[in-house]
Parts: sequence; structure tokens; C-alpha cells
Amino acid sequence: MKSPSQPRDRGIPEATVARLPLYLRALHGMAERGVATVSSEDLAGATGVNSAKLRKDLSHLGSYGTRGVGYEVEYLVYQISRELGLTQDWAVAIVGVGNLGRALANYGGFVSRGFRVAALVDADPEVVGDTIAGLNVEHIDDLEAVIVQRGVSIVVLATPAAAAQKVCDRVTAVGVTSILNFAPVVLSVPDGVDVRKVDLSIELQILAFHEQRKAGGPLMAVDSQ
Amino acid sequence: MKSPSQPRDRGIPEATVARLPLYLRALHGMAERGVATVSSEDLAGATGVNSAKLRKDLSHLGSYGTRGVGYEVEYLVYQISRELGLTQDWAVAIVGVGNLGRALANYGGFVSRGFRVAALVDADPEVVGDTIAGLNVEHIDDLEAVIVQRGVSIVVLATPAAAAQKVCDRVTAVGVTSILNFAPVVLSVPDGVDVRKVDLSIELQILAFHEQRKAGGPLMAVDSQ
DNA sequence: GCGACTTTGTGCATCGGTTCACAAAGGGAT
DNA sequence: ATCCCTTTGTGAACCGATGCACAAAGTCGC
Repeated sequence: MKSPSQPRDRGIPEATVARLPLYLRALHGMAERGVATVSSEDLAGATGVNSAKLRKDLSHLGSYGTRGVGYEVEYLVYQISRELGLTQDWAVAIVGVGNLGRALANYGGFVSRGFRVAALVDADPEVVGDTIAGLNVEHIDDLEAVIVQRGVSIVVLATPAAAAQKVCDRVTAVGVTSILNFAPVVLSVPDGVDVRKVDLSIELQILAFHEQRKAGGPLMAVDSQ
Repeated sequence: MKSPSQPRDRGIPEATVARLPLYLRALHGMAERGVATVSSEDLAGATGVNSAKLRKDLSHLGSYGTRGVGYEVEYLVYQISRELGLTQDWAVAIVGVGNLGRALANYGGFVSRGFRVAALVDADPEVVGDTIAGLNVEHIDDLEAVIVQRGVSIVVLATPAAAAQKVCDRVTAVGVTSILNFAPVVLSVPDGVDVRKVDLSIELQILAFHEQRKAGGPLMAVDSQ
């Protein structure tokens, strides 16, 4: 075992953070297949990034590789998990249990990464009281109570656009500072609150733009995962 | 009416393309509320971007503003729509009709932007033949036939991770060059094929990283929609 | 124990994107 | 018709991210 010299830099580039989950996924797969060590070249190949970029990314967490050999898979999995905060248990609440909310509640990718769906909340009396993915759907009136009592720190917004800002205001008021927003609106939040948005129709529009280009001119746009 | 001097630059930055749908959404809202013209300052406020950036973005499509006044809402809606290729009808196929595929099939945001769900495909005999969102679910064996016959040009992958690459290979083989991938795998595709990926668990992991930072050190990360 | 080979970690040049700041352009009032 | 006010469009500095290329570091075979 080597000495943990570097105490981890306190300023990891945003672009690097966004790629760490990608590396982690590939590494999990390798660990399952019994791979013990991996070179930057191989891991880069498995994740579709440049190997120099990968090494620079990993160097931000410290010097965890061995020259001439590569990286120890298990050790790297642990380091990245720790850096991303996945070694702790995160309680997530999903607000809005329409088609999308339901899909998210049942999505396996959350649980397998240290995220626990702790509550489902909706405004529609028709669905309140239903059981989805083993959870009771609660009423929006109890939103604040549910969040505080269950220690929810991340809220997923899967409500209609019109309701999103109001729910956002209410959850930030009780201290939530991380929001994943699926509603097609720009949320305004207090300083210190992180919002990430996923807009399904925006992704399609970007594809349409490139598709149109291909059909039109001789300038072919090429893939970029 | 002004002369359409600039014939539109053939090299719009990727970052700009990614923001155009955002502007378009805000402009649609304004048009509905009867707003005739809008300044870069106002539109920037409504979309959460810097006004200089917004002006530079729009300048890539040509000079469609009037100094001292702003931009004509209707005209800008048309220009952006045209640039993104939304004035034509795009046939989309959704492969994989699990929870997520179902949610996507019912998602209103697609239809309202010129996208038409032309086919639902799945491998599970249990769901093949079902009607979802008014569409008959077809068998994966007919994948190629369905795509060709209906003129599908964009494929949405909502399959399990293990099946995604195979489906991807099959659809690219019959000429599809635009793929929206929800499966947590890195797809390998021929040159000239665009892949955009949406990974729900990656977004949560990025939030968790920042959340952990906030709890730990005095360096507070701030929002960035 | 030594030399050849492999692979990491990083300095440096480059690039795309963001932001500031302002000159140019147009509208409206007088 | 002229002047003032508003707002666009863009030149230029800046910033973060990318990718090349190589020296440093460590392993493995002999």
C-alpha cells in the first residue's frame, strides 16, 4: 500500500467532475469482470475520451496510478466514489409522479449509486396514496415535513412546468440546495443552490439541427457523446 | 420587411446551438402573451444567460435585431425554428418501452416541437401489441422495416444497457444518423452518426459532488443551470 | 542488479467560448 | 431635419479545457 500523499485538490474542474461518473461506470464493469489493473489507454477507450485527458482528470484526485503498470481498479473505484460523495447515502425526493416521475422512481441506476428514493410527492388526489416502486405517494401539502423528516438533500422536479418554480421555492426554503429539474422552465433560486436541468426536447432539437445540416450541405457534423 | 442580407453562417458554435432551444421556448411564451418585440436584456433575463452572449448567439444566424428597439418576437421564433430544422416534421422511433420509454412516448414536449413519435418498438412479447400513447408497440424483429417504411430519422434508445449497442448497430445500418441514448453505455457508431446521451444517474452524481463540497469546506459551489 | 520497456503525470501550445466595453445604427421627440 | 437616447453587433482580452509530446518513475526479464 502506498502513502496517500496528495490530500486531494480542493478545486476540481467542472468538466472533470462531469466525466468521473463515466469512468466510475466503466470501472465497475471491469471490477465485475475481475480486471485488477487498467491503463489510461484502456480506460479511455472504454469511456470514449482521450487518454491524456483521462490522466489529467485522475491526477486532480491525486497520484493513484503506477507508472509502467496503470491504475488499480478497486482502488480507483473507491477514490472516485469518495470524491463524488457516493460513499454516503443520499436521500432523494421525487416531486411529480406523472409518467416521468414514475419512470424515475423505478430507475435502477439511482439505487445502485448510493441514491435512495426517500419520498414521492404529488398534488393530484388521484395518485396520492398509491404505491409506486414500493413507496407511498404523499400529498404536496406535506412537502416540507417530508423533506425535513427524511433528511432529503436532493430534490428531483418532475412536475408540469407551471408548478416547478413554486415547488422549487418551497424546498429551497427548507434548506434543500441541490435540484435536478426535468420541467421545461428556467428556475430562479437563491445563491448557493445548485440546479441541473435535463430537457428531453432540447436534446432532440440539437439532433435535428445536425440532421438538417447533414441533409443540406457537404459539411458533415460528427458524433460527440 | 428588411432585406435578408446575411445568408446565415455555415458554422454555428456548438454551445450556441445548445442554447437556441432555450431561447425558442422563452420566445414562444412571449408570443403567447402577445409581446411583439424583446430586447436582448429581457430575453437574456428570461433564459438565465448573459445578454452579450445572447446577442452573439443570435448574430450567428444573421442580423435580425433593430438597434434601439430589440428583436421582433415572431420573426425570431421563425428564424430560430428554421435554423434548428423544426419547420420540418421529424419522425422519431422509441426503442424500449419500459417505464422510461413509456414516459417519453407520452411526453408532450416532443410533439409541440415538430417531433412525431412514429413508432414504438420492444423485444418483450408481453408488451408487443399493447397500445401506448395511441401507438401500437411493434416487435424488435421488425425494427429495420419500421424505420425505413415510416421514414424515421431519429431513434431514441430507452432499452436496457445490454441491448443498446445491438439496436444502435441495426439502426445505423439502415441509415439512421441521429441517436438519443438513455442507456448507460458508451455507444460506438460509424463516422457521421450523431449520438447524444442523457444519463440520469450522472446528473445526480454531479449534484452529490457539489452537495458534499458545501457540507465539507467553506468553498460554496453556486448554481449553473 | 541492471537495462530496456511501459505508462504515468504534466508543461505548454492551442482552441472554443465567455465577457466586457464601445462604436455604429436606428427610432422618436422636438 | 437634427439631436438624443436606446440597443444592437462585435473587437479584443480573458478563461477554462483539450491534446500533444516528453521527462520522470516504476516494472519485468535476464
